[in-house]
Amino acid sequence: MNVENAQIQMRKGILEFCILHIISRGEVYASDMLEELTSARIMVVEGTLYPLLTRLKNAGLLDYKWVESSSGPPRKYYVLTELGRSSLSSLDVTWAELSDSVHAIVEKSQQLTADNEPSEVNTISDINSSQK
Amino acid sequence: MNVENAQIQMRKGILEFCILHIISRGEVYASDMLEELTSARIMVVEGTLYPLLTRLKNAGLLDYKWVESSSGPPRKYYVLTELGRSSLSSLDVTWAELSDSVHAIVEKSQQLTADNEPSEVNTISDINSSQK
DNA sequence: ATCGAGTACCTTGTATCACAAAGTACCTTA
DNA sequence: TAAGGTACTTTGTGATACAAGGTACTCGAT
Repeated sequence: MNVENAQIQMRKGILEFCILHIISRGEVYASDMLEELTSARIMVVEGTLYPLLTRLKNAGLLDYKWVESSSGPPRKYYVLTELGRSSLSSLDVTWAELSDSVHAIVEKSQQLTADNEPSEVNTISDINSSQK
Repeated sequence: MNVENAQIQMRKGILEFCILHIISRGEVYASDMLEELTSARIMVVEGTLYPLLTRLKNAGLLDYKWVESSSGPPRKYYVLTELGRSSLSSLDVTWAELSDSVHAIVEKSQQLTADNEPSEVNTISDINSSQK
């Protein structure tokens, strides 16, 4: 496991939230979402997005309609269902809480490393300390 | 896929980041981490934490030593390696960027729903609109 | 008309991972 | 020495991100 892998992991699960938000603004199709997510540096590829949209559709959070394009094959334009809107509201709360929690954990670490020498912080009480 | 499932997904990948931060503050063992994460409302269970610690150890980000406990079996106290510290620094940046990106997406949606009637936002240009 | 390029959506196979549940092992107390 | 608590481990399952390849539609050039 390297840093890159961890970065990929970190993005997981937030994708769904972001996609719901983008769709909440109005009808969009997959390439619109890819463009917005990419420009927001939240990378996602076709092989991830399409199955995710299908899952959200099957879960009743999304609906779509086919729209003929003037330059290419027809597109699936997605919209949120009522269930999708209420789910997104819940996820807004979840994201706010999660973001706060992580922020608190990061802050706490940075305070400690700024205030103290490692020797004090790293002390543990019961050292009978048998090396592995 | 329900909201609860999505909330679980959202936490994934951030766990590793939080665990590295907690360990960065000094030597801790698994129960310490469980307690801190739980009190920060970032739920995680043994079956998730222990394999994750093993993965991070195998990746060279962590090291541990056995410490005898005065009341129970010995404990594995973890510390970050140098590689772990530099990885955590990278992840700090990743988290800051990701957090900002998501914030921007959420903000944009909230501005739109506050400023406009849905009719304007939801308009699409090329409607030959054949229903699915 | 046919070919190539561009666009859009879909599918398959692989590797990873969170989790539940059950297991192992150590220590203390009665 | 049995029971209960603590700590770490393992196994099996289901979900999922992704790479890679595939299908199908349109338009413009030859």
